[in-house]
Amino acid sequence: MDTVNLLEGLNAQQREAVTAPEGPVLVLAGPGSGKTRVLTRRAAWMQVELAVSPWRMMAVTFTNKAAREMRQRLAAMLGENAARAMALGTFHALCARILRREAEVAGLSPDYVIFDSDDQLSLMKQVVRELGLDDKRYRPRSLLNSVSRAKNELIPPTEYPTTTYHDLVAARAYARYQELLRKSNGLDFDDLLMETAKLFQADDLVREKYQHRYRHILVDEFQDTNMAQYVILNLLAREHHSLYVVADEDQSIYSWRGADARNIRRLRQDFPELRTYLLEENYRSTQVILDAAQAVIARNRGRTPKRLFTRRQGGVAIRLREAYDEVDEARFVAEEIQRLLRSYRPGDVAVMYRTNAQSRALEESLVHRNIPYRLIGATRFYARKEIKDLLAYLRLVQNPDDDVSLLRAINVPPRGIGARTIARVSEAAAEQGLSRYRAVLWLLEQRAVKGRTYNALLAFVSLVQQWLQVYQETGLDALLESILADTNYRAYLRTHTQERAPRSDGLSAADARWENVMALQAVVSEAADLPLGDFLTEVALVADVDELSEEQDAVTLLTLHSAKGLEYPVVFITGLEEGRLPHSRSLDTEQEIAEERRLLYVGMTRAKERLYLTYAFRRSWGWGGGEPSEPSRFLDDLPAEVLSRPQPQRTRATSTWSQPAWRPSRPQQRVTQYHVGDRVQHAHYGEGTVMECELSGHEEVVTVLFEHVGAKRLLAGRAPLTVLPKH
DNA sequence: AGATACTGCTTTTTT
DNA sequence: AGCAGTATCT
Repeated sequence: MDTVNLLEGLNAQQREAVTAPEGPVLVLAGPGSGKTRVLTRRAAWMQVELAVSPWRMMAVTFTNKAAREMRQRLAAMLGENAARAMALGTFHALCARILRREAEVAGLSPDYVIFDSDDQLSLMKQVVRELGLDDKRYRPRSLLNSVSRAKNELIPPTEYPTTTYHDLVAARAYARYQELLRKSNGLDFDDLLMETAKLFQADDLVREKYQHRYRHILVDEFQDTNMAQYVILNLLAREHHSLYVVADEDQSIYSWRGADARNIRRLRQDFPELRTYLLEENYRSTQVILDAAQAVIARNRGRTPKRLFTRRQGGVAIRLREAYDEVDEARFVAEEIQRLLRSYRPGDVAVMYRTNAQSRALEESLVHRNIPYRLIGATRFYARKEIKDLLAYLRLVQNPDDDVSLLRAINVPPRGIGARTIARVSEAAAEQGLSRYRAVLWLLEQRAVKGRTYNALLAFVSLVQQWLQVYQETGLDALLESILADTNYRAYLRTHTQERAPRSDGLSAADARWENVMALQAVVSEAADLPLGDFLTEVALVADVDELSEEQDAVTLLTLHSAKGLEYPVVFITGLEEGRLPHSRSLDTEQEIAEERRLLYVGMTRAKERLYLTYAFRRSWGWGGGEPSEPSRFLDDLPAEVLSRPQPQRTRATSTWSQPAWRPSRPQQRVTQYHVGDRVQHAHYGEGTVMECELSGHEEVVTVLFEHVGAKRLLAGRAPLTVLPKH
């Protein structure tokens, strides 16, 4: 393998970036500019040209999928061995490995288990109960958010800023949460980063060891690193300054997870000799798509404008489509896909949305037309109840001190250990300072429980001990089989799964769950030679079985967040409504709205050839029925030229760029049931006054100012409204 | 004491 | 749609 090959097919900017002199390097790149490709080539180039040993390199990717792809490319260029020798993976995976190896120095047990977000939530609920907090005022979820933010900033409970009473409570919850987590011998996702950062900060020897081991570091999607990750990078790279980082500020969409685009500035400060390279040529999208995306992102303030360009002049105009509701929207998408399938493969098409809940209508519509699809994320495989149940057993075998898993597994399937008994176990655990599993053993030894309860607890404990033996003697594969057999899990699924509406695939809900179990078993047999701990770590960090199943030729449904780093010839972005995108939870600050805008930008720039944008006039929000919605403000920024929607004749003189390309559909005047000024009574909102009536399609929309809840837009035909007589 | 049936409440995004 | 809390059944 020689240099010519490594630089083959790269443009001048890319070549320059790949062949940058050793030292700190920042590559600022636009979407579709081949930044991951540059990163991969750089790794190869360093090995070939600078004679860097692959053992001395670490490459951090944003997803497992990206890591897998990078490894494949490296294997093709340098051979299997070199590709395998490099440390390559997500931050979390790399940190998990380091912590397992350095557990003792880090003050952890090497048997630790990783707590996923479900486990975190159970634990925090426990904390809220224990501290006697009102779970309405102190929502476990929002407490977890605070904890996560603190951990990402490397702030321990004792240093948690307590300016308000609420913060004080959060600090106490954080402290207790952390205490319980460590007692369970668990680490949550944020701990993986925090503990690694702390380890490198505290222990010079370990830090030097890894500085030497990972002498050259490469990082993809650097704009989405958080403080903890930055500290880790900084500590590792500060000795040799061989840090190669690829970023695009405009694609920073994870600030809610602690990601801080200011890390780019920090990098400049901490490594003054940093060299910066730009990648401005877009190889992915047509001019039309790029123009539209640029118009949307240009509205964000304080960004460094980029000069992105593409040689793919022109292109198919973007379709903007208003649908009546989400069902109509899904129908449009499916019908359009059906038409496109004459010239595209199903795998060429992706449908994106802001929230996972939006996938349902789309799925139904695709199933109805027999269009194959695969769903990314949504109900994550490892988050399904049946899978979590079984993983809880596995985790208990690995680490009996895992209280969350114990609470989950102890009475599933029901084996006569009810709330009362569990309360006694918890009590004993607290009194004796034991984990719950050990408290059960203690209760049994002391004969503190009798009769049926004693037998039930004894039976449970013997099961776990038996399984431990099975695992030690025969391994992972047999362990899962024993668990399934001994718990009679299939029978449990049959009796405890309630059938809902008939499914399109004809399976009963119980059968579908059993299929998931079989899928888990397949995963286990593939990993049968892994130690249980490694298997559980992998499972916790991979998180989606779709990642494991091989790519099939199917339409992809995914959130805008998970679309990052991907590309498709045809992209649909659905649900472009106020409250959806931008999401109603992200309307408070300009920064939040800016991030929502970047999210749309990321979605749009995934498209190579065709882009569809859709919004619904009305969308049901969970189960609350349909409420009218307004088209997203971001649509206002689309220049008329890029849209295919029939436009009113424009005169040459008017600048179409600054004008909204599109106007909300104004209903023509017809008869309305309600009138401005009417006093009305609503079943839930109480009394109010009608402020506005409009007809749209066949529906009448009234805006009512309610005395207690403020203004609401309602569908007159569906809302429980009555007109009150005028006084 | 445990299991089950019913009712009301809440949903962003992910390693 | 799923979960916690409550009421009722075994």
